Amino acid sequence: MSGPARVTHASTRAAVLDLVRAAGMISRVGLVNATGLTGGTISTVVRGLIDEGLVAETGHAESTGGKRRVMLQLNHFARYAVGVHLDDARITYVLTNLGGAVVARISRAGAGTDDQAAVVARVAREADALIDSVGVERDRILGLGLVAARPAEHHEFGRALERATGLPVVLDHDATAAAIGEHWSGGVGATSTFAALFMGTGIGAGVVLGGTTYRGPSGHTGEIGHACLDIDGPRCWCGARGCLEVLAGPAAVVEQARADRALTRAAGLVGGRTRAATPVAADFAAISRAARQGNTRAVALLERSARYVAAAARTLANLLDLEVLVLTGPSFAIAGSVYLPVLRAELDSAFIARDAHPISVRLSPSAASAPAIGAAAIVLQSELVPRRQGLRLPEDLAAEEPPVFQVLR
Amino acid sequence: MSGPARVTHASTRAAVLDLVRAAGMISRVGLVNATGLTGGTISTVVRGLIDEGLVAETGHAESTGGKRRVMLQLNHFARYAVGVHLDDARITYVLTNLGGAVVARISRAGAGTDDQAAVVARVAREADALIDSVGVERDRILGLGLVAARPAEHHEFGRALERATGLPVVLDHDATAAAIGEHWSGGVGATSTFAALFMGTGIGAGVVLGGTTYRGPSGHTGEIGHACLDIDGPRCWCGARGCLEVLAGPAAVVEQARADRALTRAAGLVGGRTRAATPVAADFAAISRAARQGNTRAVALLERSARYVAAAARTLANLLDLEVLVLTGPSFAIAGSVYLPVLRAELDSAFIARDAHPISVRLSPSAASAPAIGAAAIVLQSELVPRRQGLRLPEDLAAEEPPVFQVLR
DNA sequence: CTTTCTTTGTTTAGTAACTGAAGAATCCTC
DNA sequence: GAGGATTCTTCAGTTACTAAACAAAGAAAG
Repeated sequence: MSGPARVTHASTRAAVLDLVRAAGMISRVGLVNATGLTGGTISTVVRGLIDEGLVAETGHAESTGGKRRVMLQLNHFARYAVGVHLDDARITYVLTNLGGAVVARISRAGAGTDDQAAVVARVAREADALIDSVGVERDRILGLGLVAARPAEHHEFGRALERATGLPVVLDHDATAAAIGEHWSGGVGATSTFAALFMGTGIGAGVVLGGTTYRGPSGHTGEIGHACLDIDGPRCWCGARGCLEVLAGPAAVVEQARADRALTRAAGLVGGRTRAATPVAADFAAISRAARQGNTRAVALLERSARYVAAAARTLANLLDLEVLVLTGPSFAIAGSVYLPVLRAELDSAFIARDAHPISVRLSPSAASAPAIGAAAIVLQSELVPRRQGLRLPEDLAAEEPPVFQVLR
Repeated sequence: MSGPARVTHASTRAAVLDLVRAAGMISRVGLVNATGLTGGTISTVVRGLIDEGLVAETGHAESTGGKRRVMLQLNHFARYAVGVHLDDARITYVLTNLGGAVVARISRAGAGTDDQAAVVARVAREADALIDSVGVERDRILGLGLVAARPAEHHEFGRALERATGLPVVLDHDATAAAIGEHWSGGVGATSTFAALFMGTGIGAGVVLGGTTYRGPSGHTGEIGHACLDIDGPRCWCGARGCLEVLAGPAAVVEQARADRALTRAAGLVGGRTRAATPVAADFAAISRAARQGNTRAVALLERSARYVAAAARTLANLLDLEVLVLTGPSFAIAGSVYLPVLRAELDSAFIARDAHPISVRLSPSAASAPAIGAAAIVLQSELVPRRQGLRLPEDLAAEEPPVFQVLR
């Protein structure tokens, strides 16, 4: 029963494919070393992947004294995935290849209509347009990932979209998607523990622990927007006091800015006066612009927000022993340069595990479209890595069991 | 390649054994339902466990219309484990059976000597005394678990103890151990997501996600003592401001109490005047005693602390989507009745996922010895559940790979 | 009491996914 | 071009499962 070590990954094929993706280029021997499997196994698995067209032999390494290693690479254009990010303000679409690289991207203003059928039709139409724009055959598209702040509310939407597009649809949280996107596109290591701090209109965090995304029992993981930073602070809609979101979220920053006459005029804030669909996002962008142009009041406002975000980030890092923290999402895409140094300073000076390992804080290179890219990455994962079917939850085993019993004679 | 669903647990044998333990009593059919394995597999696995003496048939269930189910139970007294908790103030020893139930327990004042060899000899002697007190055969003891606040510092100590006792020794963090102890002794479900909030002299948290303990890349998980609750608060030794520990930890409570003349006299605080080995623990106990006896100043002090702890607990619960929060450790053993209602109120009113699932907050029934019990539970786990050997970390695969290559012709 | 049905548990043959070891292919060095 | 080094493939054997037939034990109906 104690046979040789088995790979505990979902499946060997998926593990190998994932290693090829993560490494960029690797030989069979490299895979043997990385997986602990034998050469024979790698040989057959790789042949299967090559037969499917997912992997290709792309060259030779230099000899290390014997036969040269044949290098393998992901066949990036063998499959594609669509990622859609439904935000209050915007709908972002990306088409990525197997490697998670963006092949096409469009972004449209958020849905004005509340009519779900109309929105489904629109999203399906725009996704089709995206696919057609690069002329990819339909059967090479693995599916469509749809992410939003509250994915649970979009279950029916997803089903309708599945029918409308003919593609399998997977739903997820936007912050989680952003984290997966960062993970997939290779900025962080394959087995690393990190969080993607996501700032859109609200603040959330996607969490990846040891290479595995953690979603929690009800998918409500990473609600860092409701981390407490002042037990006597202002009340939040969640019922508590002093939540990060209320103290320092984009909405709070915009509110504070609007209270400042001079800043309102200088930055040209629109909210409150016009009836724009998303005053907060627009005004936050305006404040960031003003800050970049040297408006000291705007800078002070953002730096105050950054101090709170940094404190919450430190709390998160200390709780989860993080190795990497990536700032991503629309608001960091705009104002990340203000936030980044403040967070770095906080974590460099006060991360509890800093003697054991450093924590790297960085800005996502594609913060604005990270959730959409992540949505596509989730499709790649869910289609290529067969979902791991663990033990069924024994919820209440006692209930399944007849309770009366007698002792055996 | 896409064969039927495999159990992703470390091993099937361990999964089945764990289910038998968690369920208390279960039939083979119950195991089939819980694991998703077929009857045939369960049949052979269970036979193996019975042959090893780990599991026994203990009776029959009532018929559900056919043959009655034969009920299985863990053979609790087949194996034992020793758990040792090294605290600043005390050393606690427990001997538990397979089910994690405490068979014997002793507690001694903390080590006065700094001479490591002497402490090793003493711990080995006291552990031996514990084992002898119940007359368990040596070969039925799986090992010794040693837990402390900073386990990394005890590596050599552990090795020496291994030689001195002849038992395999495993080291771990005390808060993590407390969480595993709660998990193993069955208070929380087998696949639940929970944290054990541990308060000794400091404050920490052990984290179990979906039934798996999470330790983090460097074992520094759950440092909730350094959660920020006031960005302009007092400075902490960790480099930050407004850490929970500084604002509301036992040391902070004691310090505040000592500043209060009346309370110092009423509670009979010893610290500062005598040269007791652990003034904080003793004085915290004295304050708790005063609070129980109705001293309003003591109550106010503890309730103020509880408000901070509650805010940090809410942050933790929101970040990890917790289902259960257990209060444990020496300080909660003494003052848990003051803290519990405050934490309950906070999480009932302001836990973000409360509409999706409730969060249960409770006091550990054995808060004082929870770390030691957990230490023993870690031994049970590590010996019975073969450590899962996952993919080797590809650290830097590129380094293993010769970098030069040519495109295949 | 006998027959029939239901449910539980065991046995057996077959299969997927590995390992280990032998062998083939390729490259370097002398 | 012989010999060693290294990479990759092939193949028989092992393990941990499944599926399906079977056996055993009780319930319900006559």
